[in-house]
Amino acid sequence: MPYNFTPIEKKWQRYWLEHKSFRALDPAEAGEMKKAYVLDMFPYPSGSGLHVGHPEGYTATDIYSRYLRMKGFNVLHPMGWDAFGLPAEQYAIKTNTHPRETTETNIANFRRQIQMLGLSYDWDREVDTTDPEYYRWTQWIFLQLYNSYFDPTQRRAMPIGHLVNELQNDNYKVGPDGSIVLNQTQEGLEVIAGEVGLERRWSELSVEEQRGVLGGQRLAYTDEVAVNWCGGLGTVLSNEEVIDGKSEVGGYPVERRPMRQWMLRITAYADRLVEDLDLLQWPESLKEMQRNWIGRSTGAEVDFEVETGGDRGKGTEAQRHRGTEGEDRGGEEGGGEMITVFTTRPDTLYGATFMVLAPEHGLVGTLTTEGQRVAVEAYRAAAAGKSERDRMVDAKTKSGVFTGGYAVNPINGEKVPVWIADYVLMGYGTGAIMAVPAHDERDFAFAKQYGLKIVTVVKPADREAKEDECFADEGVAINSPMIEGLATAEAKAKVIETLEREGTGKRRIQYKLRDWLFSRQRYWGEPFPILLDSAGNSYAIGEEELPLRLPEMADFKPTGTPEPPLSKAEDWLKVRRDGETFTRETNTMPQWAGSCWYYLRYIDPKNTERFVDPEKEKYWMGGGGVDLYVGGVEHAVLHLLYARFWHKVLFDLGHVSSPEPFAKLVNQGLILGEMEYHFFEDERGQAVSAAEVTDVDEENSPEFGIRLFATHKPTGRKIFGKRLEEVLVEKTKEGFVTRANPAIRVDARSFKMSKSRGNVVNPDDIVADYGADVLRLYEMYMGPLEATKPWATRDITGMHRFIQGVYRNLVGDEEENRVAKIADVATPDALDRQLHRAIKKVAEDIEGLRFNVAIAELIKLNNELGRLTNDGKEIPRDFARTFTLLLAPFAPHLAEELWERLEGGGPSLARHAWPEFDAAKLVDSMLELPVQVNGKLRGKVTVAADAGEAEVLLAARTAEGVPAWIEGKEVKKALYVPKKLVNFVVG
RNA sequence: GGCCCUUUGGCGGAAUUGGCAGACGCAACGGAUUCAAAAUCCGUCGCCCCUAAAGCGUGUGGGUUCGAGUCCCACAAGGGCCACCA
Repeated sequence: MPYNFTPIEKKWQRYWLEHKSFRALDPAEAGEMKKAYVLDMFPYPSGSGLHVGHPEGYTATDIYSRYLRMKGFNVLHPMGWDAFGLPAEQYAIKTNTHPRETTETNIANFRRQIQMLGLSYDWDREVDTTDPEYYRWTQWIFLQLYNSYFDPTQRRAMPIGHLVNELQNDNYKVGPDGSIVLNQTQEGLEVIAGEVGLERRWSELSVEEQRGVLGGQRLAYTDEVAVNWCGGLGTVLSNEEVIDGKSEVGGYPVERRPMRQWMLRITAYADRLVEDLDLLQWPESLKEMQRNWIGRSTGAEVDFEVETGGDRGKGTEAQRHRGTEGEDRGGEEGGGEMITVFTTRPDTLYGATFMVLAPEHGLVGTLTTEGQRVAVEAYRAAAAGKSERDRMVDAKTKSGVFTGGYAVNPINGEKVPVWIADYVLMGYGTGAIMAVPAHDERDFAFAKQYGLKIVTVVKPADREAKEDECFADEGVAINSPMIEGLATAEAKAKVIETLEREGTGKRRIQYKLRDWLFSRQRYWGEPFPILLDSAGNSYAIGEEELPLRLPEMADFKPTGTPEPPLSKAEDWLKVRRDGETFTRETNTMPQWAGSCWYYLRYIDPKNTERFVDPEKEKYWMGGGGVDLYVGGVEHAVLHLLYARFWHKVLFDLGHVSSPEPFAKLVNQGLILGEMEYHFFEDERGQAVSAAEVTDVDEENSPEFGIRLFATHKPTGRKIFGKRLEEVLVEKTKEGFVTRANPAIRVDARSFKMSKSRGNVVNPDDIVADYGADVLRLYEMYMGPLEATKPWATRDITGMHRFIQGVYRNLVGDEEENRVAKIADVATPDALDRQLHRAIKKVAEDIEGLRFNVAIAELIKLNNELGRLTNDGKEIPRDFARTFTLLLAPFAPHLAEELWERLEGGGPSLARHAWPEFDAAKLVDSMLELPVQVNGKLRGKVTVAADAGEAEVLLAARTAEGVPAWIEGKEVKKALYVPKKLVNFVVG
């Protein structure tokens, strides 16, 4: 091996750190330099260290950053640690060490591993979410949310103080349930929340009530919500952390129970979060995932009047109304109760033959008749005891109970039975539906189960409706007097219009997105900067009191009850203020909190006055936010949605300058484990020799007989800690077989890397064997950045040979006592043209993040160098210099070493200008064009690049191989695509 | 079940965006060097075929076009996300 990479890589890593080679300049120092903010998703520093998936994204952004620096950009490329979180706490509990200790150890290991890869981070900007100087500002941002409300008329966050002023000025009043409603004397304003009726003035409220009202309007508020309580972890989890009724971490069962929790009002931003996706250069698939997650659907709210047995005037008008409609009925006395439903298909209203309420729905008690009470109560009790998982166990089986009550369909005055069933969710829409069995699969299944009436009111546009089918698509309305024959879209519009006119319904937009459950019953998280009085009202602590530090506790284990561990920190817990005793909020924030804004702290990480300096923020977030953000798809919805939400709140409050945080985002693809080969003994019962098989996988015994398992061994190196015999696999007509024994069939597949499968590759091992440059090149050469691709240790050889070859060609081979001959000679013309094309192509490929093709181009150049070396020729110095600069972003250690030798010392090439290509050298004077006959390649013709069409066609007719195909035939058409090809169409 | 994506040699993947399919790397095969090996170098390498010509060839079937890996329609296989969201 001519190139001894380990000491040289270490040398340059030390050099870069000492010289702060990658320091980003603050706007004041940057002058006219253009800025570029290139960001990685910062890692959770787990105990198992870096995974080969990390270097993939990190190398991509590193190449991009290094390239931009050479292009003269002021590049911000930082790294930090998302270090709060459950695994650290779990580990701490298990080993009885403080999570701070394990976190510090893990961070040190991650930092070592990342620095070993030669990544060009500005280490002066490192952030750690568990550092009080960091989470001080996480708490500060929480206070911004806490002290704001969402104003739907302006569609933005406003300081809560503004709302207090409005209320004191009687611009709004407060409804009986604490919601804020428009003061009816003011026209043109909309309701903020809730219903009209029995409003009171702000001044009529007690202080307690005033606090309650404000609490209900804040962007951060508390609520009694049915949460996912996980006894195994001793905490509640967000819906996203529950998978199939079990905790994502640990797989413990999860049950629903009501608890007081902190919520963030992300639903208020649903529309903006959908709309502003259009501003972003993100993968379309990812935008689609966010849209689906937010789940915006348009439809209508429809009021069904309840019939409680006695005839109370069928078809009477709505007694209550909502919104700005029907102001003349505002004072009327309430008579019958209303069941309000949400539907996306108001055009099917004539087909609503029954109604279904969620078991938890508030009107169930009112509706239930004496005869049904026992059955209804039993069903409700059973539903309440069921976990979310049990409810979903079999979505096809529907269960439910008739309440005995009826309601009136407002469009035709028909009386329909009201049922309760757990397929209707309290948390979506109004918790009640109008069931249209003919046009909804679930309602259809339910109607079949309980023998309920089915009325078809939509038929397919291109055929007649069939008996007993459920047709859920759009079509044409039938059996619907008011909208007969209308297409679904028009029918919807007409029904909504009618409902609105009659005050029995209105247009409504509904979202799947729920408010964000923001509290956790854990120790290792940010404490809330909140005090609670004896009545449970919350108060923000002053900004000057931040950070509110986590108390030092010897015992931070879960209490085993929903009460969080912090409730055991007695000295910390109680606070006396103004003669009153307050209790600190003992919940902590979820792990998402720190990662929601870390990209802003990198901009100004040491600032003790503000979370980020406004001037610096404006500079680095200019142009729509972070210029390039690279990370895995696993964060497609949660992290990216939460961060966008916080950013928008900060934007509304004037703390940041761009409406979106990440202008351009790319997902790196998953790296799968090494290809596994599964060997099958065939029907003839031939034995599989021990040389080919190392391990018998008895669990998977397929129809062929014994299934055997082995791993392809590339070159005798150890894989997965085992030494494996070589198995050569060939493709035959029968499929894949082993070469040694063709009777053995082979199935090749690769799987996700996992500890349990034992196929995890540790970057430390690869760096030790081949060096960081080779690992970087290999990961980039595997395939397109976004693609999922299998790891193949065997293939690393190619990059190893490339790096070694470059060194041999430009420095020499000490072992063979051979020194490369670099001389001030002119580069041969053909090679020079190739070089200039490469300068252009490599630059374009880096900008397009097509690193695999850029590397192929570099390999080609090196192959040319190898040819010169092998022929004993001199290497032109200019070529060597340019080549080294092109190589620098990809293999920075080797490039620095080469540069130092070529230049005889001098500064690092990290900020040396990227080479310019000479446009004149990109075009050839002569072109070799393909000549096709009827679209098939038949020959080639060489012409001058500026030759005219007639000249080219004439030459093409006589080009070798062509005449045989056109002689004696009529040339119907002769096509010349300039500088591309010639095509003759013959009859 | 819904939405989205992918499919090119033995393998990873290229293809200037509708214009010479298979760049570059790995593996394999033949040779040189070597006492031998490693390393290195030269050559072959989609299928069919003794070879050549011809033919066939980008998951399958159809279409648009002078020309399709690329665009359109249908289907199949694999993967991802969501999943009783009215």
